[in-house]
Amino acid sequence: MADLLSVAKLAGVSRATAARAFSNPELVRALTREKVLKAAEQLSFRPNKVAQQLRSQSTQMIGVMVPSLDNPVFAEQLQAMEVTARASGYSLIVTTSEYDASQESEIVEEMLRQRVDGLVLTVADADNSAVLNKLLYEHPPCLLVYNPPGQSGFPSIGVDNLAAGADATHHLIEQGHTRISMVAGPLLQSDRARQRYAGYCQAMAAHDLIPRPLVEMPRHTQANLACLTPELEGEYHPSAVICTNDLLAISLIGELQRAGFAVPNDLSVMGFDGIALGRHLYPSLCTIEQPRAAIGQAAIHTLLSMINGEMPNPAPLPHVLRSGESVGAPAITPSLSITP
Amino acid sequence: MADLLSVAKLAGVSRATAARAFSNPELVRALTREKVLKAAEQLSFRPNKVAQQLRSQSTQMIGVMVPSLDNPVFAEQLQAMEVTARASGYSLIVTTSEYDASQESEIVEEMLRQRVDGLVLTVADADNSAVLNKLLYEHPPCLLVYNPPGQSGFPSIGVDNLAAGADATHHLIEQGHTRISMVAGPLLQSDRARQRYAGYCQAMAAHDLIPRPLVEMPRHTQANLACLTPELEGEYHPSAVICTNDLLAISLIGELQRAGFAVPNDLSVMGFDGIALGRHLYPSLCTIEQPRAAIGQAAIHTLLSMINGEMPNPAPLPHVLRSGESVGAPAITPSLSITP
DNA sequence: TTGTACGCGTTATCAC
DNA sequence: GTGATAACGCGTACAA
Repeated sequence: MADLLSVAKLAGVSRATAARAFSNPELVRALTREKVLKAAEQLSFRPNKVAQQLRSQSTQMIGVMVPSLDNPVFAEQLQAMEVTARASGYSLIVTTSEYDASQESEIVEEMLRQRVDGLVLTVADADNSAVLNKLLYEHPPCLLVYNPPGQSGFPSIGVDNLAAGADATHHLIEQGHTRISMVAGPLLQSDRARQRYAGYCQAMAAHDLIPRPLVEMPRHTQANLACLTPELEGEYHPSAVICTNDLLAISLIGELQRAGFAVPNDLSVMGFDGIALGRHLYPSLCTIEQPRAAIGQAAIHTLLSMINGEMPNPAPLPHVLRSGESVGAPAITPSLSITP
Repeated sequence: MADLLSVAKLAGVSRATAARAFSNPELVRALTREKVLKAAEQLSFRPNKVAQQLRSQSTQMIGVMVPSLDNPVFAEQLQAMEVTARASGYSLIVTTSEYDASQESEIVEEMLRQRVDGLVLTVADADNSAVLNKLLYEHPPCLLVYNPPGQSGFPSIGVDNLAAGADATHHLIEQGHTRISMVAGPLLQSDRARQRYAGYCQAMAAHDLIPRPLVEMPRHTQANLACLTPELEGEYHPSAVICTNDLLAISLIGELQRAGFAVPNDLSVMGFDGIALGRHLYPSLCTIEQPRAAIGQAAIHTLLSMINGEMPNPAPLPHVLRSGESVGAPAITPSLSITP
């Protein structure tokens, strides 16, 4: 591929002049500039970013690591980040960690070797993360997304998961539910799920209701009805459940319906995240909507400010309760009908 | 960040020796190597990929462009590509085009400036694409995904959309359907949808059934029932519809149910793509499953072979019909009940 | 086995 | 306005 020197030769100028014709066009005489540009065109010259990066010590690249792209939450957030970053002249190197700590480390190491200008990470557990501990010793601009801003020492973009979990619970209580359970994927892997559960417990307690132990599913994004059956058929038999993410909720609704349960009549189901699809299902999914596009945008803007040497302390972004047909009033039970 | 020279100084060797300790460890005496590695450790030296790239004229980076990450099809494929690429030592620069031709051009240009070793693209319309035409004049390794291998001049990874469209139609015909319509997003934007429609037409004709004009929805991934109502209430009133992608099908099912239609009793609905979620809905989605993971893997492997100078001509990957509860036998109509 | 020296393509600092 | 030249960090042919 043609380089600047060949362009300069063809244009009959020095390499410095050719370079200036691109980077500081006003410093070069119009006629000369024309010659250079024409020569570049003829040779189909394309500036070499790698050389620019080496020279300028800045890659204009951002390293992104998400747990998985199979979950629309991350995919939709990534979409927003990509658009925002490109609008600011940055490119994204994208990786997936599968919530695996050793992969997290390798990925970040590789990105640092690539000399990304900054990192946007979603780690499994921010308060207990080998990668983050390592990163604390270096000082690359680094930002967390979705991970609650705990002791990690890094700024974080996302909603207030505790408040959101509480809001979801309040919503169900307002609808008249008193027996509410919570369903999650493999617990230990996600700090968000823990916070949402804490919010649930808090809201239950605030209404003098006793929170139930978390019901854990073996997979993050696929419900297993058998895990919930003991709870449903037990003495507690909840009238509503909250899932820690939408995919879990949607697949749970499917499993319930297939097993002959009516949603929401037999059981109300809430999701969490607010993926786009939820609106279009029947019943539509009642959920806590995270502003994914705003999160993606804020992540890039915040990171860019960090790259510029600032030390932002971003506030949590507002979540919104999206009502939906998957939640209704609880069926009248004998005990309730006795006490009007 | 420490560079090789400072490592070499600390180790008391020349820069060349330090470099060799990393790139060709066997060329350096064990003791010397130890010294270098220890010095590198002390200085927390991290090899500079940018310099390596400039020097080696190879970035080990692949440029990926997909229309959107809001559609799980692309997100799930990207997930597979990322894992496969990283396993081969490659990184992914990921971009989204929104099916916008001018963005497609800018994105590819930027990636070429970045000197990616190859490109994996999914364009709006491969047979009529400004980007692809431009790329024909250059010779970067470039591979299409999902786009049918037409006159574009580039190898393509994906299923045989025509055969798949026909298979979907056959499946419905086997179930006893004779009045089948097809629903798509904005037609002109997607060459895949056109091929699938062609397959539908072919299969209909093969059974002496008259194909219907395509029903177009205003959005790719969100059904608008109003667009289908004329068809449903018209003289043809299909007993089954095929959607050109799963999100369209899923949201259509939701809209139908909300409007009081039973699926599949009043109308059978087939999807296309086979996103993971479809299995877990109720009714589960009957669909043509594209092997997304295999497509992602094959894309990377094929591109790497192209980077190595080969000129592969990848065969279409096999699609699979995934049966599901969203398709059933057609309701008995008067005309049918008369002719046993 | 190790050191010297050059080049990858660019930008920036000097002179002219 | 323009041209020569030195970095940026690394790999490697060649010499020692």
